[in-house]
Amino acid sequence: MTFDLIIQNVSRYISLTREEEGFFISMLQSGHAGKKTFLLQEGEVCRYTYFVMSGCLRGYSNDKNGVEHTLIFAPRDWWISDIYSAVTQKPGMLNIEAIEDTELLMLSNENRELLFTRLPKFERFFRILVEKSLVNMQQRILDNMSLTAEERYQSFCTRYPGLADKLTSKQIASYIGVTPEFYSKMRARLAKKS
Amino acid sequence: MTFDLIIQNVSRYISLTREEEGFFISMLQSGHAGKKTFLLQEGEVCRYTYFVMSGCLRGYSNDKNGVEHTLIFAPRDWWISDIYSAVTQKPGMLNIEAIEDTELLMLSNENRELLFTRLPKFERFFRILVEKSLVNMQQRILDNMSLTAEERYQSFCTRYPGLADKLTSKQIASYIGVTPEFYSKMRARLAKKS
DNA sequence: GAAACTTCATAACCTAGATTAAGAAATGAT
DNA sequence: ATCATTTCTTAATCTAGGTTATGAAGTTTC
Repeated sequence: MTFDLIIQNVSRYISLTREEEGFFISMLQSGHAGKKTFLLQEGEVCRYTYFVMSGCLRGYSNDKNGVEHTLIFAPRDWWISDIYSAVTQKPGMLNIEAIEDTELLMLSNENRELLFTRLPKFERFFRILVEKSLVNMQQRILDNMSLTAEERYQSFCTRYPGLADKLTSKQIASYIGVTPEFYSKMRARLAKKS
Repeated sequence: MTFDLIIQNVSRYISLTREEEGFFISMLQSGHAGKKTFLLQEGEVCRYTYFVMSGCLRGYSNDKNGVEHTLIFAPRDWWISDIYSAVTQKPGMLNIEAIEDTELLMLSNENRELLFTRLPKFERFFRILVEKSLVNMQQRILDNMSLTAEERYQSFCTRYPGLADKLTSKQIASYIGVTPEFYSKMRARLAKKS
């Protein structure tokens, strides 16, 4: 088990001494999620922040009609959690599912707080991480309000290069915000064009 | 000029000694924005984080067809900035406009960094602030994908109680993501119902 | 390897909301 | 006060995307 990937990830925004790296790593647990298994389900309290070492996760929620809406994909080198639930410690609405066999590192809520106390620079790290995420979500709101389904698909392909191949049509449709039927129609149209 | 409001606001997530309060306050500038004036315009680099003492601001951006889309309203006791621009120091797409005469406190990017260095607990404060904001934006993405325009209007009324009265139809429409014409039709329908 | 399920594609029809247009009401400038 | 500009309403028409339905093609399960 090597921690290079996560150390590199963290080092993008803060710098760590050897000791600090060691302490940070001691706060992590490693985990595995087989394809189609869940790390978190609707109604549960989110106890971990997950970091993806390999594979890919998907965070989505079901609306009142049972339709899935994907909020985020987390391929290698991404962080994911149900922030609402993690922050409030209340049951959330998010499902986090493995799209393929996934290796992870897990930071429990308690260890996250410990980390903040011992190494306050991690407050900075997570602040910056959340800021980036917020910028993405704001852009997505604007995209949803101003782009066509076809343009949102392009936008998805740019944000997650190569991911489209690993996903089912339904999953992609649930991210760009259309029905699978319409997505299928759209693909046929796109194929004809080129 | 009293700083009670902002101190109370900050104290929701971190606690400050008298000295720390003093230092924090010394980092702030006060400002004013007359109705319909801009604190920030598309293409500019965002140099401040704003805190609203009274009045109300609106953050929106124009899409490629010149249509306005409102990302956020900031009434009394709210924070607002163009995070994308503030973080990257690149020109942003956000316009921040005063909906009515507005009194503000302004924290410059430089002073924000100073504050982080001198009082690292402010990293925590802004982390939590941004987390809350992220939770809201995620909910809004789900709302946009699963609710009807009418339901999004209800949702807006709940999130910003009493604000509807201060806004033009166009501004509300640009938040819930419909044209002013459709919003007008919708209101007529709602009025008939009750 | 057949039964059972889920996914995908295609097509006919439907609807929420967009577009266009045009008059009425409000707001602002002189 | 008056003219100009923007905002709001209503209505007719249009369209992106939804719904329903059906069959074909993969997957899972035993």
